[in-house]
Amino acid sequence: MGKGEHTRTVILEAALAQASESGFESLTIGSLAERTGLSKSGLFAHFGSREDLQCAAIDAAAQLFADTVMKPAFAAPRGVPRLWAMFEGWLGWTQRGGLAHGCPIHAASVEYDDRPGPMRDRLVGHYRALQQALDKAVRIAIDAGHLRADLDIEQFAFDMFAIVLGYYHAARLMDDARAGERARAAFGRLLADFAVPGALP
Amino acid sequence: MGKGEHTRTVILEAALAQASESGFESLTIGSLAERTGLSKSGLFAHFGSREDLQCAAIDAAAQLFADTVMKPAFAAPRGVPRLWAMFEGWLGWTQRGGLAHGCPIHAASVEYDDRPGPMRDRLVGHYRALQQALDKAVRIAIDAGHLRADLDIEQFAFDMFAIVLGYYHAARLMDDARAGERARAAFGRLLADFAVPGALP
DNA sequence: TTGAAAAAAGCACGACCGTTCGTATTATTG
DNA sequence: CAATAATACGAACGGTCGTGCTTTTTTCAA
Repeated sequence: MGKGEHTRTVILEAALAQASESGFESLTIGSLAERTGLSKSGLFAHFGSREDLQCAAIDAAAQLFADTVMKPAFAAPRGVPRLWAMFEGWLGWTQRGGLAHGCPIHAASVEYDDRPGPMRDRLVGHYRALQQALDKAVRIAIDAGHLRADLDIEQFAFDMFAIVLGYYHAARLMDDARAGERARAAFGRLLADFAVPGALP
Repeated sequence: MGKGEHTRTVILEAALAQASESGFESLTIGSLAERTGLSKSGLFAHFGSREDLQCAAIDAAAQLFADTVMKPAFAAPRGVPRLWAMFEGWLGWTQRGGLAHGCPIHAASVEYDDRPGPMRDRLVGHYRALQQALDKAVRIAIDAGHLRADLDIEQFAFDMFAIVLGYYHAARLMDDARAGERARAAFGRLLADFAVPGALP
């Protein structure tokens, strides 16, 4: 890895840490330069513009999520255990991924949900990819006989995703120590409602 | 209403419109001055600081939510119908409240979930008030015999809130036309799981 | 070791930020 | 109408923003 490439990685790591704290709109050239010890112009030279930096940062966040949550989950046994692995990995994945604060992708999804542009487009793309991976895991759980064949996969994904969002809200803004417990109960109810009776212990 | 009070209301209306679009961190003195036709200094004089303006705006948002969603819902028949009224009123309440875009309170809850200060404190307070109103409505539904007496009220509130968050995500970022349908299905499943059999048609 | 290429720094720019101050305009009251 | 208070304005302040340019330093290969 050349020096420039290494520096770029360092910058993106700092950008992820900051986005985890305060979102992507807080990613300014000046603050990032200070964080990394670079000069403004030196840092700026690695990206054509601030927007390019933000885009690179959100791509890095999506990659980190995939590596931290999805990849390990697909190593779990197929079916419902894998869905649980995904869910558990999802809750508080930022800690495991080395980010001290919130989920930067979630922050971005609120910041850009009404602001057309490359950031929004990228974000939607990453979510669609996540959706597909989730769909796949659910389909496998159906094929494995764990979940009912008449399950509406999109509805299941909606419900599961909603629980994670509820967890973020409760755990972070409301400082609810029982957020994880609540989220697991909700996901358990979701699975129970669509489980094939007797298929799992 | 004196002139100053009227102007202050106009400013806060503009602030809410802007926060609905781009969050509370986008509330700058300059942009708001342009939006209202006031000068920067003229606008600034109505609030001691930008932070005070933001706080006043989020209080106004909470008030608008209460007037638009909670108050009408408490006019609905007690029990599950009232819970449905709350839920329906909640989805897309910003339109009914005169805000063209997203829920400003939701935007704020992501912007300030990791930033201590008066904004976060106020936000948490408003959510606690909402939580209490919701708890009350659920308790009434239990007393009315619509929902099971062993229902965990906090868990119910978590689940219901999560569904709304899932709706926001699907409807706004993902432009999912079926978001409302999905949310209603999820809430219907929540109610069905805790309904007293035969208590409702 | 030297020389080309890459990387980082230095500096300057116009724009906008929140805020302050003094002044002018407008409302309200006696 | 006059006096006074409320309201709004214009200009300016020190800072930070993103972004160009030029120069210096570092890296890496011949």
